Amino acid sequence: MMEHEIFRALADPTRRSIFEKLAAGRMNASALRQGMEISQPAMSQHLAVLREARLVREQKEGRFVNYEVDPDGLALIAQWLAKYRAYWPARIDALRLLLKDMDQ
Amino acid sequence: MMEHEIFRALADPTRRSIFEKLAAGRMNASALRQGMEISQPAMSQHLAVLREARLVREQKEGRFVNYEVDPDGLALIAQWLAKYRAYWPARIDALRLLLKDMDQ
DNA sequence: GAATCGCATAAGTCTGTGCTTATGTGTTTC
DNA sequence: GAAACACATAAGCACAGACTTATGCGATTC
Repeated sequence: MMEHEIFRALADPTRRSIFEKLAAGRMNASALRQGMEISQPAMSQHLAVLREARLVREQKEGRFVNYEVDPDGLALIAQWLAKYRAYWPARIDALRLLLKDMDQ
Repeated sequence: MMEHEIFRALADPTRRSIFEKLAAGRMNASALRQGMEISQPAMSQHLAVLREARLVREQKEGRFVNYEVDPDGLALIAQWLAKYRAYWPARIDALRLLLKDMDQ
């Protein structure tokens, strides 16, 4: 189940930080490490987990590997969340406004 | 961070199953165990984790404890997801339709 | 073509966590 | 009020996973 890799990937705070950093723009693994006190292998392993969860994707450029957010993973979370629409609170208005935003 | 408890709670497949079951309607812990091959203490511990993540909430009734989906947890996931709206794919239409659904 | 660089992989260690059995606590039943 | 019930908590165990150091591998630099 794809669902599983996604939630498992996001369960780790370090991986959430990495994902958040990538959301600000594509970056290679070394750049991601800046100000993060994490070893190079650790970063590589975290990126592998995020990649397998389809939360990020890679683009090889020479000896660099640029990573960026993969919309597929986010879409799968949205799908999962949608299953429980019956329980969404009224103040889901934020999400509603958000989608209106995308229309413009 | 609330975010952490939520993703950690959902990282476990058994807990996701429990949550899914509760989404079908409120139920006490014993009813939840039906057809799940899980010990009573294990269920109790899983429910505690889900409760701390605000994904479910309890309602004590006599010697029974009924559990139900807590919209707060779902709202927090929606909020987290909303942070990455810039990366949502075009085919997020499902979500869009969903919200239209709620309007009726 | 040797050295360096960016990254991945291997192997081992240590902590977190999901399970178990055992027991405790409050509620209902008889 | 004793027994049965629904559930929580405690303690211990076994495995998953996040880290480390060491090494490998392709691309670039000189």
